[in-house]
Amino acid sequence: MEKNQIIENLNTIAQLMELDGENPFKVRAFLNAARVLESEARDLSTLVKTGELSNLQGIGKSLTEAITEMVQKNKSTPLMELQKKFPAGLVECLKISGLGPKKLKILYQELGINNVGELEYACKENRLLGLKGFGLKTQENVLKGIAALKKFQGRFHLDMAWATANQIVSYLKAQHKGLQIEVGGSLRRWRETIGDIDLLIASDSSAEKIIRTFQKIPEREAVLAAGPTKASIRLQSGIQVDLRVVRAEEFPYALVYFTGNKIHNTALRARAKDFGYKLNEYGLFKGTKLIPCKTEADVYAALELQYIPPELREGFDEIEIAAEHKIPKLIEAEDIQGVFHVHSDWSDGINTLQAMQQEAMRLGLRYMGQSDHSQSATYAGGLDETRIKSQMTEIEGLNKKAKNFHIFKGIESDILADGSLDYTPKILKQFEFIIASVHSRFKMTKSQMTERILKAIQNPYTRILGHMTGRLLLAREEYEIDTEKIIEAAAKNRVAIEINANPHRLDMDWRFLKKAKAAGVKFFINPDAHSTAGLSDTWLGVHLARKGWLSKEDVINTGTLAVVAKYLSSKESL
DNA sequence: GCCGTTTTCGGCCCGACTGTTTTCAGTCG
Repeated sequence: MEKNQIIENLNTIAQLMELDGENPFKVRAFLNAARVLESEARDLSTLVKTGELSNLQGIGKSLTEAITEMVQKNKSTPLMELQKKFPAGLVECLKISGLGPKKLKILYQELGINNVGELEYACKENRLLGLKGFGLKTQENVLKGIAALKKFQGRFHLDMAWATANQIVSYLKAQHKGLQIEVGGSLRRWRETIGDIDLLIASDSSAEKIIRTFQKIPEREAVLAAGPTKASIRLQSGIQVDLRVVRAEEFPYALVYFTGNKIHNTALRARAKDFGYKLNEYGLFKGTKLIPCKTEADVYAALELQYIPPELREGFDEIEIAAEHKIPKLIEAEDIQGVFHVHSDWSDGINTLQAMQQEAMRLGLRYMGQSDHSQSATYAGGLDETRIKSQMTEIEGLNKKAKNFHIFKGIESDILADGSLDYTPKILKQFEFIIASVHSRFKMTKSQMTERILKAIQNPYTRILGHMTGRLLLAREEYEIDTEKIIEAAAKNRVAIEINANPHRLDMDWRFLKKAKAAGVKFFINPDAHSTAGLSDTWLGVHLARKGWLSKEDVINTGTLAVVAKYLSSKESL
């Protein structure tokens, strides 16, 4: 069984256990194990064989057994046992907002509800009303939840979520002068997709007023909840926005509380407890005495921790490393000096080369690596030999005219099914850099796809591996690859790995960056721009790089023009 | 189910809001 399937099974087991009324801590153990596997780059079957699986934090005897069975026997006894107890469609019902395992179990047992469709029908027949703990409101909310589930798959791209959040922040600030407001949650952690937007506001006296304003935002579709300090709305776009108001002195603690993921926060509270403190959104307390903190950094410092940037608060090992004060200085937006992976109207971009150049200069960049599609990408207007020559001539002309800006001549070459690049060596040689990417034949087996990419990495002309997993967020699954082998090969062959900053890709996955860095891999943060506007996606990529613990030194396009030129030419002699 | 310098049992984070309740359970974050 492949890793993705195993992770999915662990999550399903956890959900079914909840329905079954299992010990919540046992449920958490399964969810935690799924998360651990998600961020483990090493090959699972190897981990099973060597017995290293049980060394992973959070994976003990039972989970080792369960995972081993899935790896070796391609089945899961605990999952099958649970599936006997509940119909398959019931798990889907747990996605309905406002409906949890307890209520759902009652619906299953009392009304024989098997799936979302039957539940919707039962609501419309008013059959929920007679049940203990259910009333008219609950029934209406379930119906609304079903409608929302159908309409919106419930996740949103990072760029859209930030644009929406900024819009709401501006609106609230316009209505309430001098408002202290911050975005929290997964958005502040720059997760690649977002479920909802969390906003945190400091106010000592106008909480209710602010919440009233919030409920009246023009884009709202529905007010889901509203109390004196907390409210939720859903916008017409389908995205949910949660607002929380705290007193000014509580703000730093609340910001910590509403930024870290569950695991990070749990660990932080546990650490507070070790120090004899209690930590919640209102403060850090010793008994009833507040430990005064003005900033988030003060809160971490009070727990003898180095400040942990929001991007890192995912509940991996950041707290242990912060305790040793060994969190590196992360890359920042202004470190970027130029961008690679840029398309123009020579292939499937919408703007001219010159327009792309002008926009890059306007953004304060010093260089740009032009890489239109290669000839196999006929759907994208890939370049044949003649057009390559013409484009190079145009680039040389632009370079002559522009002061302090340089365009590198490159190509995004398709990695063909057999792993070869898309041109003869004679042509490949003419480029200053080559990004090798997979754009077709996604459904190969894991070993075939891995071999294909390994061969491309070993090609002496490849300098950058483009969008490594091929995923399109919320649209297309990644293809199966052996991440560890590819990382090793990239390090060995001095091929940089791209952090594709296009909000639909954000690929390679940030979870593996730290591992790749440790293996000696270097990176490019590339916009994969198909328009002048797309160039600005680069800065999304910077946050993803930060999530992967990368520093300026790890990213090639933080270097000066001279440094990058040298980097690109240094492999020519191979 | 996991974990352990309070170690093999007994913890495992904590509070707001809703809707159903007559004092609280369920859900969510």
